[in-house]
Amino acid sequence: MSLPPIDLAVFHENGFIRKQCRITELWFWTADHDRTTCGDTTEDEYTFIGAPLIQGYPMRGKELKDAMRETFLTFFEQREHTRVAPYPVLARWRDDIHLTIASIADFQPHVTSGEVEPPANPLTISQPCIRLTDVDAVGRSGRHLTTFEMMAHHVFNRPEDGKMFYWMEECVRFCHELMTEALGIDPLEITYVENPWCGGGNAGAAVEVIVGGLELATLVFMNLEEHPEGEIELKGDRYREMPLQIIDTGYGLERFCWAAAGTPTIYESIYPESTTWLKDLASFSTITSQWPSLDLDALLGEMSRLNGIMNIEPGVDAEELQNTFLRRLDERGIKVTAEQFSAVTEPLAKIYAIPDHLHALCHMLGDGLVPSNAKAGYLARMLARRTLRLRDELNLDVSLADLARHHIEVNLGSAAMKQTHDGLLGILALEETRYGEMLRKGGNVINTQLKNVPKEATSIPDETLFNMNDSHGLAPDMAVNLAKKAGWNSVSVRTGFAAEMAERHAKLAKQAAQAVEAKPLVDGTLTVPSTQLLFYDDVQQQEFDASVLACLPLVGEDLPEGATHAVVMDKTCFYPEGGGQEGDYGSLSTASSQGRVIDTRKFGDHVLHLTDGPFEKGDLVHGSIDWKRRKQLMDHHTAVHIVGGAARRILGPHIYQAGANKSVEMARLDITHFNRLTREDLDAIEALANEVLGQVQRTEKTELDRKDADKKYGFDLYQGGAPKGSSIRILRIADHDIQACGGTHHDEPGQIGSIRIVRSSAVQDGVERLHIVAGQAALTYAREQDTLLRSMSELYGVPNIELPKTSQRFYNEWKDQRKRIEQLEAEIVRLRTSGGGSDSKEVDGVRIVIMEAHGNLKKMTKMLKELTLDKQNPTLAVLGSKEGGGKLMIAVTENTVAAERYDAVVLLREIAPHINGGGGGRPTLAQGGGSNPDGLDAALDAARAAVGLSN
RNA sequence: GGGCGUUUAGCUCAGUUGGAAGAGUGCUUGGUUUGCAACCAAGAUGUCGUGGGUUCAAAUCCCACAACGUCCA
Repeated sequence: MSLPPIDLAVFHENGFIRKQCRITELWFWTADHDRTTCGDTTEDEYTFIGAPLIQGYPMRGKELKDAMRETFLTFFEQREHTRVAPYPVLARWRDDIHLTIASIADFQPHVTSGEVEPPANPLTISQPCIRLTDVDAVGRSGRHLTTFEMMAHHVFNRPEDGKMFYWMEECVRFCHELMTEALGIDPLEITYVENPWCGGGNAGAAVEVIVGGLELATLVFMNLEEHPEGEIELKGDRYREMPLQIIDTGYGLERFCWAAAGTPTIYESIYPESTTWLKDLASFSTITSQWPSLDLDALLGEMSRLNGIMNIEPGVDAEELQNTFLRRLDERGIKVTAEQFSAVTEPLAKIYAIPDHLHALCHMLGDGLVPSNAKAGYLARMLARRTLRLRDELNLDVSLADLARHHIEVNLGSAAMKQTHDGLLGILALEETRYGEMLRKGGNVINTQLKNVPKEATSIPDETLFNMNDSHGLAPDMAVNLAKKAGWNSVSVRTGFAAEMAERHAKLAKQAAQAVEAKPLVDGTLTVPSTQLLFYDDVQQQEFDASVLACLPLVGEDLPEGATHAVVMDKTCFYPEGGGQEGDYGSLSTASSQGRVIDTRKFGDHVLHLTDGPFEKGDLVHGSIDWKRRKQLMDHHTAVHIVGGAARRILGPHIYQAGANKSVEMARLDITHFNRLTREDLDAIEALANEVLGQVQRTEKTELDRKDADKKYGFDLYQGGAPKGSSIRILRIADHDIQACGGTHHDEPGQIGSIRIVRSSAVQDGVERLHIVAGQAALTYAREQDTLLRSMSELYGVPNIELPKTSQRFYNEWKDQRKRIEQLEAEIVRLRTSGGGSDSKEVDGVRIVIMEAHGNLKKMTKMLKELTLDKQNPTLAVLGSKEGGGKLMIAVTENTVAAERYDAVVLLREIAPHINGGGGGRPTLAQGGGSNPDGLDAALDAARAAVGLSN
């Protein structure tokens, strides 16, 4: 069974009839009875360009967006919806996506799964969203944006509980009223297209609202979930109804603005000041003034109309696309040459893309994101770099920070941001510096990579281009530009290369997507009641009595040494590993037996005590935790929170926890920051953290409903990761740090004693790892450092304070002496071989030196250099050493009679067997070694014999 | 989270099947000319990122770690 037709009274009342589109074959409702297409097809052109369909909005830009948004939200407020403030664009409450891609994303997964109540019901919202999938099309298509606001009205119905607010009929009626009454759109321009929606395991009927050829809104009625035995089939999958029935709508704010403005592209509607400013900076008027007869607005308008119906896929060949455009523009009476077309549209596309990219960038950084080369931070860097490239291609003489400053002034106004303006601009300045550095290095990269490519080549090998893009950040067209500057004058990017590269990246991504699921510790599922957690009531409790509900043999792979069984009890004060805090150790005992608890883990709602032996179901046990260990873990865990708060206060609002680990020896806290931390930074954080220890008497622990927690504290609560349940534990250390955290914490921070930040290291760009010791571990650390220093100072025989100076002196002396030794060794060789001593004989004009030396091959090399460098004195030198199993080196003076007569390699091969060895080299220099140093004399004798010398 | 790249003189970088550590620039000194400069000659500067391994022999091959960079999800 598929979905039934959507047949609503609101359609009939307004004179709409149901028809099937002759192109897409989708069913749609229209008031225009002659209409044969659904409105969103290759034949439905935009009708609003130059002829706005929404009246009464003469303003542009931010003012227009503000007015349109207000109209929408007020409309729904007046119809019993509660206005909800927008969520951040960084989806910190989710672990599956980085960015908020739709208004419904605000409520996934906790609200849409039914676990948590929505903040209001029904509600209306205008949610800033960022989608980077179409980033290539932004500016070029006339309508694509990476950042937009999705206006919405959402309803979460629960018919089984008698909570049914409204469904299709009312929803479509609201929409129709908004369109026709509030915004004055002619009903003849509206089509409602039936097009079922599915994604992420859910599905439902959906209506696309097309106005003037542009999809303005989508109304989704999400009431199905994927299930193998479901009755309803959609696009190959089976679905069944679910208890929660959600209305998910999305109205594109910017598209409404466009329909109200009727500008040639969407960008002039929403970023008019920016496009004007950038056109001016890019001297765009000097381009157009070349052809005074060219009607720019007509051209752009036609292009937009064409863009709307020509589905431009990413990676489509630019030249082919241009030809299609020219042909179709010609059909419409717009005469433009290929040269004019690209001269006008190429810079314009860049000018349009810049404010869009800046908007996304300011939103992301404003939410506290730190640019990086990984994770969400990479998205910000990518946008920053794209913007910089666009700027450079347009030859704009303006910094990225200035672009952003202008954008904030004009398009964001006084909108609240988590990051400070100075912080944001500072980060962008840093990004620009890094981009410049990358470009500067690009020149060298080109020369290295193209070493084997002839200068007259017309293309660069694919592999090289891929490599330069992936490893060095040089996009193909940048690489080609640099290559041209470096002397490869005729290279160009081959047609279709960009598409191939995208395909290749997609393939790699697919391979990487295969996630590895951890194996469970025990087989099957536990049906016994969930474990009562005593440690939340009293973190100081060390002992308890409980009864064993189950005892299972351990089967997983990642098990601690000696653990054999998992014991489940009705209650426990053992803390299971979680939130970066390691599990508790300790013991369990009954009247007759005792077992060690080697680790504690979480398994659903149960706590597994990993023991070194079995217990019987029904046993009454006495549990006792290793308190010293627990106390240390608590010291570290609470310290991590305090240090995190201190770092935020010292470094700025962008500091966010990116991960943490607390063991007995030390704790690690990963924080997001745009620079490497100096020791001064660490000292300041450490000082503040210790100050907090003294100032805050008690920590405050509360348990709040998720909905209330979000409202009260915002999303910075979820530093430790997105929580699963509806009830949230909150640890509050005065106003210093407030976080959702399930770990065990001190009631009095003072119990920690002291906190030391040992050092910082880089986890990845944009994430710094702080190594922290607290409490007893801090003392242990101090003692270890002290011991280390003492042993050093005893070794040198100087006080601690002198150590750096002394080791510097030793290092310098070592270097000096090494150099001196080399000089002396050379001197020895000179002395031994000069003046025709017994080590040196002459045979037919060639000096023959055969002697035993000392030292390794490197030292003998120096000697040989002395001996054979002088062309005036042709020499054959054979040196042998007994070091390391015996070494032999032979050299002859190059380009002399000696080299003609003797081959070092041949001679070496002849004599090397005496020391059981081998070797090789060049005819003028050979070296080898063996394993029989005692044969050295025999080897040297053999050499003498070979050249005709004998004793 | 995954992939890739880089690390050699103060700086920018070469370094071929493993076999004598290099260039350009900068630095020092001398010469020529002296308005900066330019030119000529000589010279100094190296833990070849760190730690292991293979080998007679490692900047070079293998492994681990670190730092830096980059692409993608």
